[in-house]
Amino acid sequence: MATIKDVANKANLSVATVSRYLNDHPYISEDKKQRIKAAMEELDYTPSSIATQLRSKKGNMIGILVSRITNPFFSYLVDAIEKEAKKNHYNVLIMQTYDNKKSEMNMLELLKQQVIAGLIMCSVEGNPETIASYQEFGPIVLCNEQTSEALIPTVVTDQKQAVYDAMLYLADKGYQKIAYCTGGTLANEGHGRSRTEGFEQALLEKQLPIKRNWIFRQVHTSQDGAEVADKILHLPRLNRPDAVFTNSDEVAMGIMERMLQKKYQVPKDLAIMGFDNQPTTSLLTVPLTTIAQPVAALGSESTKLLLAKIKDGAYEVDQAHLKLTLIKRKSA
Amino acid sequence: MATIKDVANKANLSVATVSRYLNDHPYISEDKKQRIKAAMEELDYTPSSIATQLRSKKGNMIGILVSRITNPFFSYLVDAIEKEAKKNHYNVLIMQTYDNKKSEMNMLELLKQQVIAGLIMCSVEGNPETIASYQEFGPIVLCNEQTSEALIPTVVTDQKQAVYDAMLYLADKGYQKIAYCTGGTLANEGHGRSRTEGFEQALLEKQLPIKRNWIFRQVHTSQDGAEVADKILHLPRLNRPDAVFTNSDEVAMGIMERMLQKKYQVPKDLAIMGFDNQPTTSLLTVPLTTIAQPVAALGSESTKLLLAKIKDGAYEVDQAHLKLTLIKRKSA
DNA sequence: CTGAAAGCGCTAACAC
DNA sequence: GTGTTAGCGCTTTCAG
Repeated sequence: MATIKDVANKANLSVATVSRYLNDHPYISEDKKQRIKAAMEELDYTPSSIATQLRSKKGNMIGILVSRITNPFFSYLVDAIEKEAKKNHYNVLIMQTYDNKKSEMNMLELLKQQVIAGLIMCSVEGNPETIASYQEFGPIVLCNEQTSEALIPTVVTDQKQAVYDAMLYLADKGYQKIAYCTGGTLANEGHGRSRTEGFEQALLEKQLPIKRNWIFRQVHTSQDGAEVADKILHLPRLNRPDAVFTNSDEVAMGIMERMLQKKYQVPKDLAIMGFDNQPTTSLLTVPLTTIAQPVAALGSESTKLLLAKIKDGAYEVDQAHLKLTLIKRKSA
Repeated sequence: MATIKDVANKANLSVATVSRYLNDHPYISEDKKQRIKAAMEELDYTPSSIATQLRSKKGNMIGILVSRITNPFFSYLVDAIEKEAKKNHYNVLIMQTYDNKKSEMNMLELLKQQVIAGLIMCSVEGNPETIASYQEFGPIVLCNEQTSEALIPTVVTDQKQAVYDAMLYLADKGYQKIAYCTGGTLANEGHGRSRTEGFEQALLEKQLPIKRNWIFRQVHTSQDGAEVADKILHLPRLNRPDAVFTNSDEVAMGIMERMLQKKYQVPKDLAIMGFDNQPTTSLLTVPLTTIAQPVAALGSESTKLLLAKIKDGAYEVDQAHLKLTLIKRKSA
């Protein structure tokens, strides 16, 4: 591998001049520029970004933390972040936490070591104070996540409002007995909580019942969804919900699949609403009514915010593009 | 940020000793080990992997090149690679090519710069010779891709055999008029070509017709699939295929959706076979018969091979785990 | 405009 | 066992 020194020798100049050329320094005479350029090409020279990083403390890599990349929500997020990063000549280092604090700490250490110049956390496991303390080593942005206090810059959507609107949509369609699925325990924090607030507020305002056995907690997979369907079908006919809001398309698909399999009709016997607008939801026999998250905008805004902070600049997040949208299809 | 020098000072030792401690060098007296450890903790010291990399030429990051991470096949691949890498204390740098040669070259440059210690290419755009030439700077492994000549180590499955077996399965079920969808042009290279070979060989052996208007080229999306369905339905009834093999689940779903929508039955009116076994294919009204690729094994074997090469070791790829599987469901 | 020289934080001979 | 020292490839004063 050719080094800057080789280039300098070949061009009969000092390394300093070559370095200046590399960094677009003003005031280099045109002929020397040409000599340097020629030498570089002849030697097939590529500057070592490792050396540059050690010396100048300026890297061009950012970290992305997700819980699992195979979840389409995250892969679309990563897609958006990678695109925006690339546009600004940054590379991305990805780490999956699998809900494990240890990986998160590893990533934070990479920030401390200056391997990454900044970090976008699309998933947070650890203690907010601890995480916030790492900001000393480089900027951190929370993407679609929130800590109780404003310790870390955040890019989020208004999930409460979205669910509130979705409930009003169901109510306006005449549904009166609305069941609710959550991934959490109902009482917990995070977007689970904001969604629940939207649900509760809407039902209260519309004076619709919130019944204990229409609430399903800790449901995550399509398998869980199938079980929810079973539970609903085991309820006495008059006591059954006529619609169900789910916290994810996977769960919604699980419920729908089981209903259809048992020869019930959707939405006639049970309206189903998903969350996420995953790629295949429009391809189902009964296309799924769901809530689309502005994934691309979440990714690009987070990245823009982070890059601004890396350059000590400011960036005003564009909330207008961060709206959730109700996707009305056939299932509800 | 504390440096190795600070630690050495605090522990009243030389940087060399501290460095030895860091690298698990033998022969350091126990008491000094303790002193170093204490000093490190007190200073909250973390070694700079940038400096280590510059000096020792040994990094712990590998690159992954994919065309688009939002394609589930790739996100599952990345998942497997990331897991295996993490197990060996390697981090992953991801880049999407979006079928663009430029990004591929950028990644190759990162290898040249020693930013990454090795590269797994799950997608190749450029000229094989050019790519192969970069092996001078670090190992490269092709994952689920192949170049005409054996220029680069490769981890692949036998797609020809899989499609051959799938066609036999269809034939045994009594299907005689089999249509075929490919993403390419039929004549092109890559796995498209191997699959086509399997298709052709099976039909020849079974003496089944291969008809020009039952072959569909350049189909990629579910939208393309819907169009294929339309084309099939426009054929005179007697001239219609009774089964269709597709190159991807997306296409298969598009075909199925359109058939169902037009009140045709699957598989009665048209049997449909997908490729990839994507997450939601089992949740469709007519669950999709498809071919599952051993994604996790492809990812982990590629990674093991790459890491072995990084350490100048050898690794025998475990072909037994690289089998494609026919997933028999309802659609064919 | 250009060059000499001092490091960035760490490793690896080489001495003792 | 441990310390001294010379760099890895680059940027950046400080002098010309």
